[in-house]
Amino acid sequence: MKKVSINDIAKKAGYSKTTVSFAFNNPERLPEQTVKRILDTAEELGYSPDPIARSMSTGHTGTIGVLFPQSIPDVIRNPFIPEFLAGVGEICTREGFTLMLVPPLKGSIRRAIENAAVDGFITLGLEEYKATMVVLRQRGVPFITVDSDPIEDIPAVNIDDETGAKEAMLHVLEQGHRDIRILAIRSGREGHYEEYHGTLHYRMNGYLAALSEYGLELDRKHIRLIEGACTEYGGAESFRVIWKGRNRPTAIVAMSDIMAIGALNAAREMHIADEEISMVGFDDIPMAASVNPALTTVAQPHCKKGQLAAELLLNTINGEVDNTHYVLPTELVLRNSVFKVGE
Amino acid sequence: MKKVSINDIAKKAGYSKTTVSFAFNNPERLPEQTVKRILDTAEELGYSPDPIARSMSTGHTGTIGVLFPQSIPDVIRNPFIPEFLAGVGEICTREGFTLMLVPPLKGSIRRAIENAAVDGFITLGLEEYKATMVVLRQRGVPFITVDSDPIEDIPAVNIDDETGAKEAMLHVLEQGHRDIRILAIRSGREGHYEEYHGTLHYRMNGYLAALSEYGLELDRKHIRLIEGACTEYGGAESFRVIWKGRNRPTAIVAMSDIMAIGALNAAREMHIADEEISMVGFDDIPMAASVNPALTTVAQPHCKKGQLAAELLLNTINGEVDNTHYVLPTELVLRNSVFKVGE
DNA sequence: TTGTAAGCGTTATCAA
DNA sequence: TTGATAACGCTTACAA
Repeated sequence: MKKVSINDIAKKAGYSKTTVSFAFNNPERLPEQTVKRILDTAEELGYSPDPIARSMSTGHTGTIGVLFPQSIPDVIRNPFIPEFLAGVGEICTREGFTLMLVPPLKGSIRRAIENAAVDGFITLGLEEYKATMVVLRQRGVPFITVDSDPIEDIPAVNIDDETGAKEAMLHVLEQGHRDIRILAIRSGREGHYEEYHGTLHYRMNGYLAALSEYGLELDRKHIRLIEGACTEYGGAESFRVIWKGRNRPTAIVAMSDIMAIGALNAAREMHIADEEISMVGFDDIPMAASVNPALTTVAQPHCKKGQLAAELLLNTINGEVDNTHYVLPTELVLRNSVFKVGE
Repeated sequence: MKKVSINDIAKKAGYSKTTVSFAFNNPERLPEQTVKRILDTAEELGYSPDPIARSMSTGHTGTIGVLFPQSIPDVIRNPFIPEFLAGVGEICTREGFTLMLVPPLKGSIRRAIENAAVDGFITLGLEEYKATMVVLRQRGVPFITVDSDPIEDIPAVNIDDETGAKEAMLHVLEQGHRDIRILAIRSGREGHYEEYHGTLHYRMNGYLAALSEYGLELDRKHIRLIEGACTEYGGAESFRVIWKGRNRPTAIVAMSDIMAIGALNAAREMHIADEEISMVGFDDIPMAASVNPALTTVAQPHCKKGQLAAELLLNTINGEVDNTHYVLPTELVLRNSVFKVGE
């Protein structure tokens, strides 16, 4: 059974394509009679308009794309991504847009961008961002960036990673800790933090700023940096490495909750008492509140970030020009995973 | 700056549209010279092919849609949805498809279906499924159902809700509990469980089957049904209602982990000792393992469900005909939230 | 009130 | 090796 098109209806109902199109899109300018007859035959023939043809004609799709830096499974398993997407989705739903998840296509982010039939993109924590920007510009649809180094003439949404990180570290220092490990998200830089980009860069800066207020710095002995995969397993593994080394720390400051929780689990498995190792995370994922001890961490407004990103993009799509770079605040959430030294 | 099209390139490079198209899609059948010249001018002009026009011509989009029963925020905040989408996304990534999230458009699921430029749909836990099926059929693209009452000639993926629920209830009964509340997901049926559909229906059946093995049934006194919203808050609220009633139960069997956790939190707030109220959930969301006491629950293979769904849909899109109704197994996961009566 | 026809940017068929 | 041209299904000036 071939697809029935607007032509078939026109023929069967005895009108032209134009009239049929009107019956669907501007019924008010047609006599009721006509509309009814057309809608009836459409119903009868089982007609469903073709969204692609419509887009072809109107020049827009009613869809926005979220550009993922990695495969969908890798990204969506980050516990804060759903909350971010909820924010984006809220605005989309409100404005009648649908959402497309756009991971690299056969390994190529360029191909992904070129293939996605969307009215605009939200990019999420891009890595190879310079090359990607070129492709995006070329693609010719509006886009905005989230969680990457902002670009002059492109709207951007970021959080105040630096302040958040600084507060986290300060809190640990205030509790008297002086043997500290910074648990960083593995980058391509293998610990060369001077070369960190975007989020990693800002968080690292925050940690260092706090240390410096106490006259401290990375010293390969008491204060050290260690990188791990941004997963529960990565956190656990890193913890084992840390604990095996000489000069055990009394506190760990992690760049992500999921790593912090992994580390804490590893510690529990090794029968290390809660008080022996203080921990502070980053992100405030839902699980952070429910683990035991509940994780002290830096909260960021994931949902609001998504909302703002979507609103900015839709505005841009609607032709408004506002290249503001927004920076949303973070907040230190005190729970039970940081202990005073010597208690 | 107007969008540059294949025509502009053809003109500038001194070839026809056809040749330009070949240079991109079948470069091997053109002399290197030609290809290079065309690709160069394309680069120079900043050309990016239009995916919509391509779809218009080829008749496919390289995108599949996941049809959500409610708004994106409502659905994606269910902690097992990301895992399901990860499964779907894995197959999509592997096969070079992208994923579109399709919530009701301005409240209308019909509009959503008609507007989505996709090659096929995965429907997720549909409610108004009969009406929706009509629209989907009319839309003319393949689709498969997940978590709804399966339809004869449509591929379907479900889990063995009934067995899972039965095992959950049996476990509670084995531990000696005889005062039990079934915490159900709020339906439109207001407790008339005979009218439950799909997932609710099967889970309820499982619970009742287990009870019946012990010669028990809903009796408005010792064994009762209560409905609540499928959220943490809904679980907490329901618990308060339960606890206020006469004949407090010793165990609660919940249709969802998130409700179970909400209930447990409420209990803790009311200073009720862990042993006073046993709890078993359903779904095995990530949080279930990390709450305290860790939640005994029924695990289902969310990720595999997504994979299977995506594979089935892609097969169908590729013209294979296989209307199998798959039923994936569930598994009772024993943790620490169920206590023996009298201990 | 309704119809004609152009146009959207590709791909694909067929011919040169 | 390349080029005309039709086709995809719809929207929208413009015309009648």
